[in-house]
Amino acid sequence: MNKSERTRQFIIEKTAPIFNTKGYAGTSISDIIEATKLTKGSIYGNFKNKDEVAVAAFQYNLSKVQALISNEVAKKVTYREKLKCIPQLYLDFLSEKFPVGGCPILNTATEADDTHPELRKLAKNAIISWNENLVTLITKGKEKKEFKTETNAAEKALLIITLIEGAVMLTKLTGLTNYLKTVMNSVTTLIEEL
Amino acid sequence: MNKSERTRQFIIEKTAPIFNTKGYAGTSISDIIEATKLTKGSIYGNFKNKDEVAVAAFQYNLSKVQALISNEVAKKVTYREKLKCIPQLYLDFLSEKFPVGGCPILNTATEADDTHPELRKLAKNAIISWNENLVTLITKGKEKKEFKTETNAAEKALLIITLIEGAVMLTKLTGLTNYLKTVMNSVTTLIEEL
Amino acid sequence: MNKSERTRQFIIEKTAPIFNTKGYAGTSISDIIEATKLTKGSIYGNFKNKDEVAVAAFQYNLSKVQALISNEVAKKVTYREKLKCIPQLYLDFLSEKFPVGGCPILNTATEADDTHPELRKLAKNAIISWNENLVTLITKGKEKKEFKTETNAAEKALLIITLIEGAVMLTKLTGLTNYLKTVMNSVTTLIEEL
Amino acid sequence: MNKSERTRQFIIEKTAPIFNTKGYAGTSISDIIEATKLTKGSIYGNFKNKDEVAVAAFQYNLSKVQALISNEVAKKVTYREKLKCIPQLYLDFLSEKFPVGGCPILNTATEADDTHPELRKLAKNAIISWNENLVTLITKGKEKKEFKTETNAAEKALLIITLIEGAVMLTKLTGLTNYLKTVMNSVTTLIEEL
DNA sequence: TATGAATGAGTCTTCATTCAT
DNA sequence: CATGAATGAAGACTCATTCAT
Repeated sequence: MNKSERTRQFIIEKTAPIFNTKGYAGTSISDIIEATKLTKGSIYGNFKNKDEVAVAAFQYNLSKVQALISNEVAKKVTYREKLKCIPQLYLDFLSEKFPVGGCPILNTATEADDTHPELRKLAKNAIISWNENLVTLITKGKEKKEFKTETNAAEKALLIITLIEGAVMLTKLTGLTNYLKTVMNSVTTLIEEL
Repeated sequence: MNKSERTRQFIIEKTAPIFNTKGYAGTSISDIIEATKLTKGSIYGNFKNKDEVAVAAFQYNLSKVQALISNEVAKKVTYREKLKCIPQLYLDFLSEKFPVGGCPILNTATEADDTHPELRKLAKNAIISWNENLVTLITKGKEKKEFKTETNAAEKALLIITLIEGAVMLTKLTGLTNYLKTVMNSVTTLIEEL
Repeated sequence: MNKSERTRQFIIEKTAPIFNTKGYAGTSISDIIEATKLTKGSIYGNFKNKDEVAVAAFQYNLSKVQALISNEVAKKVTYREKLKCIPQLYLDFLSEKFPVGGCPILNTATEADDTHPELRKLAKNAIISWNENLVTLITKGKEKKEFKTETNAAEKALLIITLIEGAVMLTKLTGLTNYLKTVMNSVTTLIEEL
Repeated sequence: MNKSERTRQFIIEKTAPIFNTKGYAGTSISDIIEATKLTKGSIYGNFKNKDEVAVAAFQYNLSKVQALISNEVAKKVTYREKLKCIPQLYLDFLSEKFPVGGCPILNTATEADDTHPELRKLAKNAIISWNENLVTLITKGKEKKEFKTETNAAEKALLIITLIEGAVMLTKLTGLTNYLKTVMNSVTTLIEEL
């Protein structure tokens, strides 16, 4: 990794928590400068503009969550266990295992509509790809006879994601971690009944 | 309603769709002026600042949804029917029955964190109060022997809200109304099994 | 003239010499602020952007020259005298009778090509209209039998303008006012031979 | 020519058309980098700063025009023919025979006043020296009895230059090549009457 | 009370130049 | 010599709010 790449990476790492907390529009170049202790010119020497920093930061945050989940999933043997570890992880979505600011998909999804189409597209793709992964896990579980044959993979995958993202949102809004626990328990139950 | 109150109300009605679409930070005083065709001084004569307009607009949007739901709920006789009409309503959350911009709770909940604490508090209270209403409906349904005695009212109420808000969010993000239909179906099924 | 119009006019008058001296690109918003002692917001409250100030300033400078010339032309009786006063006026193009910075058409014409198309169009129109005016003067002089019938009005008009603008340019570049005198004398001679 | 000199020359050749088109202020170091495909350090290794590149580019463009003219002039035998080929050349001032961007003297002369004194001085000297050359040609023509003895060499030389540069300017501004033709014809006539 | 001109801190971005490697 | 990352002043423009009229 050469100097440029290191600086780029440094900016991304320092910046990712801010974008994930304050959003794209809410994060200013000044915020970026303060977080990195670099100069304006240095930021613009390494990124074309604020958009590009935001996109890189989002991807950094996203890959952090994805790595966290897929690592945990990979450790488990059965498909039921693989699925069940996901709500378990999200129970801690404010811990340091997660990107600071919580779920980057949720945070990006909910920026004012036309603010940043590219970022929204990335969030959309992340949701769709996450959904596909869950469908695959459920389908394989059915093939392995772990899950019932009548289980509707697409429906259950969507329910899991909806409950997780919905719960994260309500928990962030209300500060009531009890909400999170209750819903993640329901997700776990849902998975046990697949 | 005197002149001042009428102007205030006029501003709120013209402004509410904009705040619900563009968000608090994304809505400028210029937007308000353009929407109302009033002057800057007139806005500031009737509201202390942008915050106050935003709060009033949120409350207007919120009460519109609440009225929509409670009207529909009031029409139904059984508690199961009362509950079931809620996911049915949210199937049309982009129609003109809803405030322009969709669910104001969701939209406000997801503005960047520190932007506007007062608005967030209102959204939080709206969620909590909605939750309480659902708990009451389920509890009354249990008392009326419509629902099973073992039904956990708090859990089910929270699940309903989580699924609805989560689905609305994912649908807005992905543009896939199929997501909304699938999840609202699941909510209906959940209610039928209470 | 209301407050807004007065401020607008004030900005134009303070700004016109600067644009005519430094050019469009060379004049910064800071220059405008310093010249007017107004604030950034005040400038932008009265003009959409720098372009609009530049256009207004150009038109102000242009109309100043046009008024100067047409006043002088109007005083003369014969068409030959009318024409002859023009090179006489340009002999003093750096005096206070002229806009500070000299001929605005020349100054605007020669900004880097793609800097400001609208301004260039105005300068182009000013040249074309000036040319038409001269053609008219010469034609009328022919009709009045002041000028020879074989005089080519279009050609002579263009020569006059070319010599004047060319001489102004060379004089500004070299600082040699002798150039200006020599060429304006030739223009006068040319007019006497019409 | 050693490596350093070759690089310098390479930069000048690639850069000259840009400076002649966009002007000094309008040409950025980025433009230079893009045109040469060299690095920032390489530019600054071979030139002290942007000014130095601009000066070299101007001189390159200037010598190109001068060579073009003096080549053509040298081909002719009589002084009248020598002079007459100059307006003929300028009829094509946008063709590839000329430096890209047209007459470098004009282009440099008309940059905003205080932008670049050194460049302006070079342009001034170029005009003065061109003027002297024309005076010499006319004087020699008089000595050879080609031209009338009463011909005022200084005046006629200045008129020729003024008409040429004035016409080039008006043509660039208006896009009316007819202007150029008309004036160059007049220059030719003027020369025939020397 | 209403007006809308004025404020000035704040936004993102560009640029010529320097200097450690 | 060459590299290109870093610098930071300067660029145009926006915005919520105030206040004289």
